[in-house]
Amino acid sequence: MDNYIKIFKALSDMTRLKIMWLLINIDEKICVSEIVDVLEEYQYNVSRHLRILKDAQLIDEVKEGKWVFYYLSPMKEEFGDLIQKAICSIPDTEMTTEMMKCKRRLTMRENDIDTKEEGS
Amino acid sequence: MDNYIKIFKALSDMTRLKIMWLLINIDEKICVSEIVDVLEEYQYNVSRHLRILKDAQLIDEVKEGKWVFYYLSPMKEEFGDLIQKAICSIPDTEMTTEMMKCKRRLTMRENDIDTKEEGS
DNA sequence: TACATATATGTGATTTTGTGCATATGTTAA
DNA sequence: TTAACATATGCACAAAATCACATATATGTA
Repeated sequence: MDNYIKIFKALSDMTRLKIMWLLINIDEKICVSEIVDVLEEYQYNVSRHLRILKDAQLIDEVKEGKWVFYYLSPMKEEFGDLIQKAICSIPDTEMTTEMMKCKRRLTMRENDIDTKEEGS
Repeated sequence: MDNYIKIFKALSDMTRLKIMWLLINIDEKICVSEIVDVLEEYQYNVSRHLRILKDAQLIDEVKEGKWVFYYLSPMKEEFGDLIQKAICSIPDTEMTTEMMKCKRRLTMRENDIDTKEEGS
């Protein structure tokens, strides 16, 4: 029962739920600094929230150079699968700003040196 | 977004998750004192937990004489529906004791005067 | 009426959680 | 090596959650 509690607890915070929503909806791995930019939250807080999601086995991480990318854990049990579907059913209207920022940030990956002076 | 957070928060407590699991699995309304007996938790705590679940719109109540029965709220949105399914997918093995006690307690409803001296 | 049963709530103590700040660790580039 | 960037974490504090105790409210019954 503790595992299920841990999952619900992990999802009962705005920042963490937003991270999960993004991961589910963009279907792509994303690194800490990108989440920081999208959610406009301090880096150290994002880091901590990511750890909580990982401890609940909702996400995994992979290190690439100086970046750490986070992605959805493949769900083995039906429970996690249904929880993911539930998060996915949260309408975009709740996340328009974040989704916009996220898309813009992800396209900046390839040519991030060229567009650095673009500003906000 | 706050509603979703509220739901996850409501479910991130052992007693409350157990109450929800029971309500989903017995498919029947149940009153406070019955939950107290099944979960072996103080009445005042059960009362409070039920209020939190109700504030999250997961359950509703109906008064019948001196009893207050609680039952699953009919889910209007897909989100709530998937959350219910997720809770339903939590295996019985996590709840064997509670389920046994619950079944016994519910059969005692009809003939509860006759069997009162049966004890535990 | 008085009493027993069922449920809810105010209050204070304890625990847990989220956050800000500073700083540590690790990686890349000059 | 030094500097810059990316991420993680120790510590202190404030806010929130949980719980135990006492008590209040409401209903039914003798």
